[in-house]
Amino acid sequence: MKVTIYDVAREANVSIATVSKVINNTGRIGEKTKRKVEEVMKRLDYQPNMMASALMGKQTKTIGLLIPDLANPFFSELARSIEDRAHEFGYNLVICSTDYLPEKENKYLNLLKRKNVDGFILASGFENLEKVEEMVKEKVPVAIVARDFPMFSINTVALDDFMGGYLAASHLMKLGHQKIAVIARDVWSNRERLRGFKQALEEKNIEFMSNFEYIDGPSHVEPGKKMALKYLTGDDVPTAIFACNDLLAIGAIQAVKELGKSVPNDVSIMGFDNTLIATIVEPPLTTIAQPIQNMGKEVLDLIISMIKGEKKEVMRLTLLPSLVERNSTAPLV
Amino acid sequence: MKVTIYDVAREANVSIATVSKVINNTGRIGEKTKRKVEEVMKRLDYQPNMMASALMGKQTKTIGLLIPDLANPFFSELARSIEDRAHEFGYNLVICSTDYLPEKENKYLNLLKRKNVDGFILASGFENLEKVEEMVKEKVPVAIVARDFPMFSINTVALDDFMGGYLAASHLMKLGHQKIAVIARDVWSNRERLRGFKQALEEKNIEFMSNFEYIDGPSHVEPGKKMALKYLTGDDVPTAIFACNDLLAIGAIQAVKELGKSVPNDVSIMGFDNTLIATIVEPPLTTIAQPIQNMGKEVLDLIISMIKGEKKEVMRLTLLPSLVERNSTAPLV
DNA sequence: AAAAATTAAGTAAGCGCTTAACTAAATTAG
DNA sequence: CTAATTTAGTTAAGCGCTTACTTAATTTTT
Repeated sequence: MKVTIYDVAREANVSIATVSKVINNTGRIGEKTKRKVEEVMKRLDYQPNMMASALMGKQTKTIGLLIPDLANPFFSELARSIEDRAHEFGYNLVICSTDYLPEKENKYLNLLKRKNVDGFILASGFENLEKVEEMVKEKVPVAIVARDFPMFSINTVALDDFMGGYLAASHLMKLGHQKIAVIARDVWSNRERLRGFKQALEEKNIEFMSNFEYIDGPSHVEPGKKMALKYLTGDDVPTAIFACNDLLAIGAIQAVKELGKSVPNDVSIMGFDNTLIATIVEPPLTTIAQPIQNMGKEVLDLIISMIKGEKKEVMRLTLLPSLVERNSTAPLV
Repeated sequence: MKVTIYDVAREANVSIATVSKVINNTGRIGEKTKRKVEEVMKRLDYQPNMMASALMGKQTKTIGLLIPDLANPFFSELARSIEDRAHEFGYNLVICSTDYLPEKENKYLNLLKRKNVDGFILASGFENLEKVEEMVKEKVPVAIVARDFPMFSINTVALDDFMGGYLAASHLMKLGHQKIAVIARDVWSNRERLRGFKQALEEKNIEFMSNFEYIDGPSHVEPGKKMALKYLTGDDVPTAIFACNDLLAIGAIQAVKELGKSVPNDVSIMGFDNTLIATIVEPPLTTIAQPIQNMGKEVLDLIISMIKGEKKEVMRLTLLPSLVERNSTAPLV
């Protein structure tokens, strides 16, 4: 049978109020009764029901995490780092994969609100901000990670995606490449990376390839391969490809190989994220690294301080990407 | 402000009982009032508080999922497949990484019980079954996935790990290998795979390498590499290595490369799981595939039927692994 | 047309907890 | 030694819901 606060109170010959006080360490209780109650709690293996205390306005110690896809290594690594930090604070994560679908985003947001999660960490697309804005207005703790909403005042731990794209282009140009194709999905982060990429090109007066188009479908290996194949068999063949995430880059590598060419000798390939798979693929992928661990930690700390009501002013923490050179890029011969 | 059932009731000129009835579609309500209430709920954007109804014995529509490590591709892919199926039933997942640590396992179990999750899916080690047995006794819905407890009557969706190991050994032996090292971690699934592996060897009268030892630390690339290095530089050098998961296998591949040798020409490598990374590594990894999607779906369906109280008898569903031949294995020359 | 049966809605208790307000006992002050 | 203060613990209301029970209104039966 489930043991409640009443059972403990009866067994310890005190009122439930007293028990509640020793649980929460609030109010005044004598040393003796406190010890007595604690003994009984231990003996009965009493576990306070968090639903009940949540109903009374206490926290649920649960945070909702919305990401595009848990099976994507970047997001599973990010989720893990958030989880680890959350665990230190006694928090659990409800993780929801949205596939960048607005319906799923809103559905999950509603569902988690009903479940009284203490706060939300959003790493999904949210092209439609309506619901999120509303939540912010309602003072629901919401933090954004790995995404950025300029012009929207909301606590954010972002990556400088623009700089990431800029870095990628710069590296490739330094190697002598002039015809660089980009593989990207039409989501915020990728658009920013593309923007940074173009900026770098422009500064060197290099033309951006005119046959660019966004992939449709998920940022996975297959779509990356398909798009790379398209570029490589088109009439304006690139000498390098910048893919906006590692998965896409790996697809591109596969495409090059399938055409009987070599990476990086015939085509240089760059990725983005620096997930585990970047180190595994052959050749090891030159990529733009995101400080995943740090992002996870920072955003969790941020949401916790919001939940505690400490954080008054809104802040945007922008972390910087860095170039990780491996063997998938080489000077243009 | 938060809108409650009272607000709806007032606005619709009915009692909260009536509102509750239309929410849950229980009891008798006239068409007209029903429509009226629904209109008001929509208008006020009323979201029933699940804490409150959970307190009254209703479900929380939340399932606890305990896995060793969310950053491990096998488990993140499994988690995603469970999540997808859960979503169809309106359920959310609280995902906890245990790192195979009994303290974490028990801590999470307790925490999630306090949060009134409707059921548990366990994919962690649980070498210490005490807590789990207790929960089963208390009729808490618990299902096991990707793990097996023979001699323990509990609903399970398992993989035939023994067969997996057997398959791996058989394949390698068919290629002519006789000296096959095994890289494994001292956890249930790996022990079973090892057992199956040895069984296959025995049937062909081939001796198991005497210098075997379990890795310590996580089943990750580095430990795999380290152990492979140890085997390959020892005095009884294997011609093939069977690693009990893809990550370890990739470490082994890196070790071989580091020694200036070639996979599969000098050393054949096999993995286990058939995660995304098996397709990405060079050479593509011959591995034993787990039907991840299917496992996820099946275990979710299982726990749902337990939650609904439909499932009376305990069942163990054992899914079968299969060999996926790629290029990391070759005949012994 | 009155009694019986059916339908529609309301009343109120209670889920397990927190907390403000209160009482009683113990301590200190004057 | 009484009054003021502090300390320890209790009472009871209420968080937002569900549900068994009840009442009132309507329909059906004879």
